[in-house]
Amino acid sequence: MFEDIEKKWQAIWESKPRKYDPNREILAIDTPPPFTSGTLHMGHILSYSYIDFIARYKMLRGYTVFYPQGWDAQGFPTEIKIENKYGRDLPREEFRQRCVEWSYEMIDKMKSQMRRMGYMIDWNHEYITMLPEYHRMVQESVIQMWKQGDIYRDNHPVLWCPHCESAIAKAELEDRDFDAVLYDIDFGTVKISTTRPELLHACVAVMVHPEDERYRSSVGKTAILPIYNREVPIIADQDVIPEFGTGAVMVCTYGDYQDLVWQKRHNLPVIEGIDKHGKLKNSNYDGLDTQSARERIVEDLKRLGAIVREQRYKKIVKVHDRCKNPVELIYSYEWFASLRKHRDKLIEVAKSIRWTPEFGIYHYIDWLNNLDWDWIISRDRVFGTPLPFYVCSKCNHIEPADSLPFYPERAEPKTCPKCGSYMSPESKVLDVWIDSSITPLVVSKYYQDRKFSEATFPNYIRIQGVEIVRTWALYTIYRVWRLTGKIPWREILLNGNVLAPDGRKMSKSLGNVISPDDLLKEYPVDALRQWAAMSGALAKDRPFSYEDIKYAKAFLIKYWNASKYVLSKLQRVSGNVRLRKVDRWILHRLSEVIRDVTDAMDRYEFREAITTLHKFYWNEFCDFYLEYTKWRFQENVDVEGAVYTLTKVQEEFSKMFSVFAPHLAYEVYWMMFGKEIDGWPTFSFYDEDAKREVERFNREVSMVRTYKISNRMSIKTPIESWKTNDHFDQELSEELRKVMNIKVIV
RNA sequence: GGGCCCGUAGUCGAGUGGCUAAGACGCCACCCUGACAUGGUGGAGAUCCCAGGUUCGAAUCCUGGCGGGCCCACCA
Repeated sequence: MFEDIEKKWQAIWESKPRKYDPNREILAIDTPPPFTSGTLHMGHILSYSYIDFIARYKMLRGYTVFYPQGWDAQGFPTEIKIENKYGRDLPREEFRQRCVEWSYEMIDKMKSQMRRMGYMIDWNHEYITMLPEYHRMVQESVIQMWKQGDIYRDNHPVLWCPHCESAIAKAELEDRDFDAVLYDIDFGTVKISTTRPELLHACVAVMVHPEDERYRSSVGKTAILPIYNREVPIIADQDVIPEFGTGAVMVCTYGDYQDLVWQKRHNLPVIEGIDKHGKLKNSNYDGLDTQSARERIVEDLKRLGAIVREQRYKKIVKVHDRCKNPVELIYSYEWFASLRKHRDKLIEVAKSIRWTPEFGIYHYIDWLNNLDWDWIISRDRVFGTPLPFYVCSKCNHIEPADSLPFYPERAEPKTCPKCGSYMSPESKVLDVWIDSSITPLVVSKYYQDRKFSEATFPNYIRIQGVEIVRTWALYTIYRVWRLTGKIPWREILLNGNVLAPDGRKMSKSLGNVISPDDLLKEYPVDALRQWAAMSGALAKDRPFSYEDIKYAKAFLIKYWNASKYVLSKLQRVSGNVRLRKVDRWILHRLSEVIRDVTDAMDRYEFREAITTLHKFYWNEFCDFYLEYTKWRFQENVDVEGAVYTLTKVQEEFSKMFSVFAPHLAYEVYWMMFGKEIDGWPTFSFYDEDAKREVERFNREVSMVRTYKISNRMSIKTPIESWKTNDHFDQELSEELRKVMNIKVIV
């Protein structure tokens, strides 16, 4: 039953033409383009359901909503898939083509999942980051930022995998335990501890803790490197741990991240110690890899008597997640976007956006305040947007590409206007966050359609995970603000992650992954969507709950059955409508629910909204009101009032419920009124007296029910008399007798 | 070490100054009642993490402690 209804309405929604009048306000939603992995996980379902709730709510409120969907196709995982399938030796263009084909397959799979969820996405406005048109927009934006001085090329330490010969990102690091040896080496005035003696030639200073009594007198003096006999300064720094080793440490460029911090902080010189192949340079051991060099230098140091102590030491080493080889920090030419110089302004800009929940902005501010260096935007990869620049091989002069999209393989050679040398097209590609950080401009057709972008930009809202505030949200705000001088969206809404039912992260190795496809075998789409709403708290991780989705399914069945009851009474409306007190009560409650749900939706409190709807419909409308109408139909008393009230509740409830459970709500509405849901409720009817009286009345009904249960009677079993301590007027006394099958009230 | 979030029945959780601290799952009892047994009705079950403080009044606000989670940094 559910499946037929789902298919029917999905087809109707998709075939509906969407019209956007650029002369009116259009609410544009900046939806996350998922990475094209081929499957949506529960986190996607949560996030995209939130988006759909907002879109449907705003549509029903009468707004024009622009709700497109994009795909973040480019990136490392796809390259690995293709490498595994075709090897590493394909020509660049062919390799990229294979990646494109593979991504299209994945998009098809994910798209059908999204359609199955009933999302009201406008598929006529899809964007994919790997397409030439998208490349063109990205490259245009990058050239503009370069012209503004926001993008520069610089020699800078980067994380480098000597095995793969590529710069890599922090996110690609993995920790691995290594058995190392900690050597204490005599530097004349001080003894230092190190696990990497082979970097001795790249040593530029020795660090000690400022409060370390042992070295207080040495600070400001120099130490002498054995073998090389070079002097380096001894400097005091808070970051040194006096308890570790000798309490003195050599700074090399670069042994690890801490070296980089110290080198920057104390303005130390740089001696490049390792080349791109992982071999030593500028040393007495040039050409050896780090392992062999270490063995050789330890021998040499021992011969000199410079090693005063060695001890076994378990060390955590950062390795490349793909090849498991240790990474190095090396100097390399890379491209950067200058985030840091705009730090204060970026915080100010972010404050003019409405963050839900509010604390989300602290993730942003905190990160921005702790940035050590600018955003490295270049990568040595293939499946990415090429950097649209030429670099002079002699004087490093930069020229932007003349025509976009720009692909280095097909680029015409250039001559440097400065020195006349050959200019080679840059072969690096851009970080994928460069692609995805202009989505508000892409959505608004900023580079294609001025009129449309004026109506849609800044976008109404961005919805995204809290864990990528530091990347996607920050980069988007930064780029869009630098490109247009405006905020990308007026609001940003953050969602959390879905954990496994046991409260841990879902992971394949733990075997606790729950997939939407599996759930949909057992639960209707509208149940899964309600789960998303019930999952509640924004920007907070929450375990997946079978209880919630079971309840959601049970609720759908309840709604369906109650609707059948209402439907069976629908034809009988005629004559004047006289409302009894119970009618006035439920209409009053309906009005309160409309008010409360509207308010909750405006605050994006979906859990509050769906819970209010559930409780009202099941615990008030079904459990009490529906029962109150049965005798009236049997005895033909005030039937018109009952029909009017049942219909009104059903109508307004279905409109609100359609945000969360659109398939069934549209079906029920269609069966009752022969048309589609076309607006948010505006109904309002308040009767405080009826509310107070009937709530007393409900309590009395519960007491009669309790009495019958405790006497092993069925609810419908008649009883002779009932003694009440409360007082009810004639109408409610009659109601009590009829509803509970009592002969006399005393 | 820095930042953020959180601690309420067996479990999950609503509630951010004031009625008897929601609701769901689970548990117990009864009821096939005519929309629904994928149901109905009722019941048991809470030192609201601990200690102070503010207040006429604290689960709620403040301080400290204990415990958990997430992100970031991290020992050469």
